[in-house]
Amino acid sequence: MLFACIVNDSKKSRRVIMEYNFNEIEKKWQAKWIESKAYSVPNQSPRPKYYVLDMFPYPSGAGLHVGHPLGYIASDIFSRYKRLKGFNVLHPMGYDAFGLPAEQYAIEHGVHPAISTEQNISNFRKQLDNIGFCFDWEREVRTCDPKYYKWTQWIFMQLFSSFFNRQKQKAEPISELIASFEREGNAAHPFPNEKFKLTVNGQLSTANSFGADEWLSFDETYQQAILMEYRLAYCGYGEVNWCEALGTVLANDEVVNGVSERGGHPVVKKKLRQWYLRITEYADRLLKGLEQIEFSDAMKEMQTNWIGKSYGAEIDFAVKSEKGNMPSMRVYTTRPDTIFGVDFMVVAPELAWVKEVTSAAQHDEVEKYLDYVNSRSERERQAEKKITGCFTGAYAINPFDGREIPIWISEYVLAGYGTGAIMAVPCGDERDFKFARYFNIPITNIIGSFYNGEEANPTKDATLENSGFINGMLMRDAIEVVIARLEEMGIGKRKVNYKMRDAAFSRQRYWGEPFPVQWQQGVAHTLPETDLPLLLPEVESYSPGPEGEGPLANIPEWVARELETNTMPGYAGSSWYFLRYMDPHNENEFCNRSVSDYWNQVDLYVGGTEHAVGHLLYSRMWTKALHDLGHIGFDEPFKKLLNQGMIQGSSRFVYRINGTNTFVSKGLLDGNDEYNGQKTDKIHADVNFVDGYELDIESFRKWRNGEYANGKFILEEDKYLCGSEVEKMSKSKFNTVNPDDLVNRYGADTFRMYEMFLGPVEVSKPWDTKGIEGVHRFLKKLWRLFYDEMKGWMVTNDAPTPAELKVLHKTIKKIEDDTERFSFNTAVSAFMVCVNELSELKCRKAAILEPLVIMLTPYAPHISEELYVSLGNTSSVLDAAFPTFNAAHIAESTKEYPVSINGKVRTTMHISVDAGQEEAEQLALANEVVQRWLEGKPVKKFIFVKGRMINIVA
RNA sequence: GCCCGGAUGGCGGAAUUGGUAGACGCGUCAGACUCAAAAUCUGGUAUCAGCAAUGAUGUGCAGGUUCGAUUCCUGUUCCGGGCACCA
Repeated sequence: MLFACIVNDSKKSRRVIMEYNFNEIEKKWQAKWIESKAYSVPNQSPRPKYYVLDMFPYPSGAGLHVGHPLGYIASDIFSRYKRLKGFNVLHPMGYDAFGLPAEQYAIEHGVHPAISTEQNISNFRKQLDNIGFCFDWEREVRTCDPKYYKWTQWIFMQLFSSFFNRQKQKAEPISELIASFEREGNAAHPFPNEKFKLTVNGQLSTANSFGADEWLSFDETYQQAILMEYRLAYCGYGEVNWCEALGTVLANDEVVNGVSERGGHPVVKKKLRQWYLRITEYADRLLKGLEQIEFSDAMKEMQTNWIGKSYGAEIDFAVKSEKGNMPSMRVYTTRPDTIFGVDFMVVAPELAWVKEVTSAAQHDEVEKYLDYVNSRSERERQAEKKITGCFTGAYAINPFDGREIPIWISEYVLAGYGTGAIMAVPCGDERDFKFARYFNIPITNIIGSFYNGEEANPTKDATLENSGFINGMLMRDAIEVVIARLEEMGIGKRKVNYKMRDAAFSRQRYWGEPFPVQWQQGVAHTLPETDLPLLLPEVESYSPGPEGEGPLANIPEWVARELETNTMPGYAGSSWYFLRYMDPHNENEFCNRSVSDYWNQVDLYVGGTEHAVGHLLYSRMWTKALHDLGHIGFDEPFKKLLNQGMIQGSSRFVYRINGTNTFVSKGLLDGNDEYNGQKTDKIHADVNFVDGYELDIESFRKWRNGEYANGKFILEEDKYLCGSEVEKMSKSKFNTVNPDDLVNRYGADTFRMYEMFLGPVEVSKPWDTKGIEGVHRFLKKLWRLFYDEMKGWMVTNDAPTPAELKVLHKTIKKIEDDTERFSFNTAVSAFMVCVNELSELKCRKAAILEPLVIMLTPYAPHISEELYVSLGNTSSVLDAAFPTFNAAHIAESTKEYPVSINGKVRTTMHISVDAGQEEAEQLALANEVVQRWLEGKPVKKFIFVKGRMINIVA
């Protein structure tokens, strides 16, 4: 084999090529890749499939900073690696393009969201292309594209037209439910919401079951209202998180600490007509599914906590009120074993029956308390957790010992969870304990010495005392006994509860998918499929419509057609996009079944942890529903999830003396950032003109239209040194580093490898540009290994020596292992070691270099292509096979000896020795130590490394 | 408050199953090349003592298990993340 000489005649370009001209190389190969459609992926292949997916970005106006590509680079490396391993790899990219920022921008600047989104996307694309990703761009999806959201609307219609069959634990067409109602009423399928009561003759009844005859007697409108109670996507009135500033409702996961996740605006509870997804029906399957998928433990725990499954019982207590006969009150508890320790009851203030049981004497106080609760915002409730409450004057009766238990109301009990009422056991529950202490309610001790009178003890291991028929029993055993007795008495039953609520699915905004829903006399009907997509209409203004409705309510034609004026939330499009990538141009189906059967689950999903309880739960639910309805063949979307850490910004500060234009170097300030007793302002300086900590004063003067042009600088050692802090990377903090600049300066390959070299992908860390030189030097060194400045390309066809083979095969093994376990930083190190060793050996043999170049391809694809061609290959390195390592070259011979320690034989010792030249030495050493053991001579210390003994100390 | 995760040189980090702690890179020091600088190359670089060979100490802190612990166990401090009245 010979190497192709691409050295040009002109001296200039000869120099350029000699010096690893990454700019030229990268442009050249990127153009070739496009021309040859190198990354186009077929939907059929004799090769096994592998699906690598990135969480697609929201195309914001700010563009990419160095934090964004971290996950993309990791997934790109893994995709290329899998390709080289012989897989047909699907690695697509697209845009999550519906959302609030584009709409806010439209409100402020009057630019149509479609236009600003389009601009942002083309900017993103340019930035992504610079880095040399192997995305199959023919499969690009955009959630705001009508060709895409046609199918988001279609899936919505599937959810609308199905219900969750609890007996079979799966979604089924609503027609099955109707057939069942016509046959036997709702006996087999009770209302998902247990609190739902039928309305008979215009009166709310106490019944929540109906027979076939009744069903048939209901008019169409009422039948539809009942069906709505079952649909997987349904419309109803409910308390929602309303954000006035954003003019829309938010899902629970979009509210953080009582304010909106986006923008931090206040959020209040409001009763509104809303669309929901009945995700609660999937709670159990979402929980069970976690067992078969590879998410990090932290991620699984977050989802588990969010679902919040708990096992317990509902117990009915008779109520004694001065008003006479009262229906019993129902509480939910996970600890029925503590029933003899109940000293008071607490009811959520919102419950209507509170007023009914309140005694005359307590009436005013209760009213006062209810007013107080109403005046407290969600945020206040969360911020200051005061102990508050009020006695109602009524009592509940303990069914086992007849004790009268005072009924209180307090805001610490939530109306929305369980029955909205609890039995309080102060000796066992911290909140109940504090409440009892605060209001001087006597505390019954049922756990003997486990309770110290100072704090509650939630143990299950105590032996019960003062507990009637369960006296002397272990608490954890008593749980079942009590439930059995309650069921026997017909006043209680086993009950599982979930913290998770149904997901709010509508937004009063413009820039989202319109619902394919038309209202007729208050009944929602989906549009015929042939009318899809229901296009988002043009509007004149993006401001909200009347009565908390969205901008679509301002369009007369829209309203006249009685079309739904809400739009879908951001997570609608992202809940299924991984399916569309498989079959992105299909105009007849959301995704052809045989295609989705081929690609199946996403094998590796890469993205941040911030979507733990939002996107990742929703897309899991959609997948399960689509699977139940027979549209796809798997019910978990993502087999393995890799969470990349955040890259933080390392901000730089300059210090200006108050009221002056004088800047003082950081080292001259005291601990309070004061200079000779004068206070200073701490001002962000753009990190791009700070070298380490040293400010480039000239650039700083020119910054911000010369705002600081006349600044004076008090220097230390002729330098102005900045202060620093790690903060979130953001434009406003002037700590963003643009990948484009780095790619221009060092090349995409250096940039890619450096991002990986920073540390484990999963870990968050501040960005530091300094180290990039080291990786760049490595690539230059690699280049020089092939290219001698004086003699040109220097690759021979000589046979490699054992030492060279050992370097190669050691590296293959290491890179393969590291890549498989996503340890990209150590893999990059291994490349560096390999090239150092080969340089030392002056190894320029094609037999060694060629596999090295192929191995390098996932990490640095451009230089790999260039070198591969220079090695005389006509095909692309992208089509090569990842080298396999030859164990023989790095194998060791092993001998087995019995080893005794302290006089007794403890184990057999595998003593391995290098196949290399030190063999005799190693063996001698091994023999010596074993001999000593056998002779009983003391050896102070012997040292093994991976089963190989390397030293003894006599 | 509860639940996870982490703590290793001046810095980022490595040590995959309990086996020479500090790979690799940055920074830094010295040297080579150069009139000089840059670039490049070579060597040193955990700490303390010593000219050196070498010795002692060393993975947040205190203990434990083990022939041997960054790794396992118990306690503790600090940092990061998640959840937060879910009965």
